[in-house]
Amino acid sequence: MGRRPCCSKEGLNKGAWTALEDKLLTSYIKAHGEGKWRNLPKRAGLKRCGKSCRLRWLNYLRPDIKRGNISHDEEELIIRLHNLLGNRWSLIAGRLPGRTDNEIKNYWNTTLGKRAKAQASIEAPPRKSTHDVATEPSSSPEATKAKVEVIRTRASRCSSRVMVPLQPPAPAPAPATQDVDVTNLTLLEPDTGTQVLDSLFDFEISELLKASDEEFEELFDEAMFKDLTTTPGLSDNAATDLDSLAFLLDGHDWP
DNA sequence: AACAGAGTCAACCGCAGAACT
DNA sequence: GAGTTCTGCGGTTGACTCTGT
Repeated sequence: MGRRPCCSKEGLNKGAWTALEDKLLTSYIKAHGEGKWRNLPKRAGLKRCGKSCRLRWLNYLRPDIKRGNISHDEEELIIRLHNLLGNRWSLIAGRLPGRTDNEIKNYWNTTLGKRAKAQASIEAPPRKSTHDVATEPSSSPEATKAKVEVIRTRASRCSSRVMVPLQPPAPAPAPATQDVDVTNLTLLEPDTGTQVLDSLFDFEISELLKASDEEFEELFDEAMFKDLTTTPGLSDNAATDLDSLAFLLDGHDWP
């Protein structure tokens, strides 16, 4: 079916935003609210793509944006959430008030990612966990590369739908990487997936930070359990077998 | 002072799901 | 149901700044 570009690129400004453009965008959004990004530039008198306006607003102009260095607590939380969620920056950002997904992504790529890599090269691999895949250090560079590739995801929304196995996985010696039989999956209705992941956000940041790694994972599981068991329409076994959800946190088998 | 290389981060790009017609 | 548009996502780029020589 083909796609048209989000807007005509001719005659549009690109690159860094000027103070005047910022002012125009801010005052327009204050007067008319967010949304309708496609038409916004024309109405606001901006020679910008709607997408560009949206990004500028969300990442820079929003009044609730927190400027300045990432604190130690925030850093800690980013690391932990990244361990659990992988490169799902918008979800991670959702737990850090005033921080944007772009900011967190940049911070990870420039600071934390390198640090994790450096640490991985000097440390022996820690205990195995189904949640460690994203940042698990590895002894060989090849293995490290393979792991890193695993967590790379294409841009797709994971908040609208979540796939849950109808049958619990074989109780057997569960390998860290188990194949998911696509024929054995059920789709949760929209919102359910959002609720599952967002349930973690019921906890206070301080509570999450105080927790040990194990406790943190337990809180995460608890949140998922609470959500699954209170969400109508879910099969019992999906709700009671939390291990069956582990693959959601592993880049390997993300459907 | 001048240059090179590394680091940072705002902005862009393409993709894909949701919403609309 | 099919086609189209809107919106939001993660990956990547490139301009700018910082630091070391």
